[in-house]
Amino acid sequence: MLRLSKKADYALIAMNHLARKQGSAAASTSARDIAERYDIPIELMAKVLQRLVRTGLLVSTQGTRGGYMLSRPPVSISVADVIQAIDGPFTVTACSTDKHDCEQYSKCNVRGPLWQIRERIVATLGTVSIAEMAAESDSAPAAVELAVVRRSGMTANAGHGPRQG
Amino acid sequence: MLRLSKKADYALIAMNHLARKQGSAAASTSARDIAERYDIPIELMAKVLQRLVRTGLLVSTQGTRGGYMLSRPPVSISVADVIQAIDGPFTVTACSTDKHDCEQYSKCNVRGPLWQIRERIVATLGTVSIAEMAAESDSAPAAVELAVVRRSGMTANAGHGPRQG
DNA sequence: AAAATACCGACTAGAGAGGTCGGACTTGGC
DNA sequence: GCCAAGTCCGACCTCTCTAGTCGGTATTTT
Repeated sequence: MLRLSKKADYALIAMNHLARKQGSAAASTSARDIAERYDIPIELMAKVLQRLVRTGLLVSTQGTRGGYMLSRPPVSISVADVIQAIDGPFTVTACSTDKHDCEQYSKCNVRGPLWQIRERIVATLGTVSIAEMAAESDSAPAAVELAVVRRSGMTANAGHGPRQG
Repeated sequence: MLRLSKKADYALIAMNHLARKQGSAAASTSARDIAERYDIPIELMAKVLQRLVRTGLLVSTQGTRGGYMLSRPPVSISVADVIQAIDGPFTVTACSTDKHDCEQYSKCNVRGPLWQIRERIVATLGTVSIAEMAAESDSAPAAVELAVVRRSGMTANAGHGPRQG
């Protein structure tokens, strides 16, 4: 269903939060602060933040009054960066990452087209920066939903609920 | 990791296969034929095809020498149609489908922006038809991969392997 | 030294995906 | 009319992966 993991969600929330704090006096925020503000388990939030440090998106300060802050200006960090830091590289199909992950490699007839689609999705996520996210969520949090709902028409009748899961 | 399920993969493979058969003398193909050609478990392939029938993308003929064929011309069936028929509606985040799936609904600061991203992805998948897929996979199966590999650079250094899983 | 924080790995529970089985219904041939 | 082949359908099992937890260590401030 093309869903991203909850850890990636948390990562985006944290990055968004830190992006807004950026530039203020106390730019460094502790894992506990963020976790409590958004009702996220502290340990899990910490784990996510640590991974973001390891991938270079955040820098951390240890010890009392330590915390996390962005390593780069938010305009230079894309949504794709954050998601891939947590969930690993995008793999639309099983054979997206490596060459021979699936048995059907030689017989598969959709590999090429799906690669193109994957690239378009990556490009989409790559063009949205954390700064844009922070700005959008700050200014117009509710208007966005209403704007996109009326675009949800599909080509065929797949919209009334395949009823699975 | 934003991956689509294997059933959706199989569905695309089958649709692609049927799209090429379209117009030939024996347009109807049995589940076993497709399954054996692509090394997919027969029962699973049948299950996927049946679901495609239920959602109206395929029509089936019962009995001996029965099988499946497209219900519409392949140009009018999008990749999004096929995926949603199998995996249900796209849900980039937990709160993509309904309003209050997640606890953090009121506090979430990334909901609006993620909705926009979701819509872009859906639009991307909606613009690619099965006919295009069939044409691409037929003409240039290998050239596509090489073209996209050199675009895989990230903004930060997240490319050397977050090493998770 | 004590408190607060980041850091790290291992572990568990639950959900969901992938895959399998058995049976009912339909069609074609004898 | 009967049997074989094939589709159709729902229930079931199994295994992976995700979300979340726990314990311990290192580092800095007070």
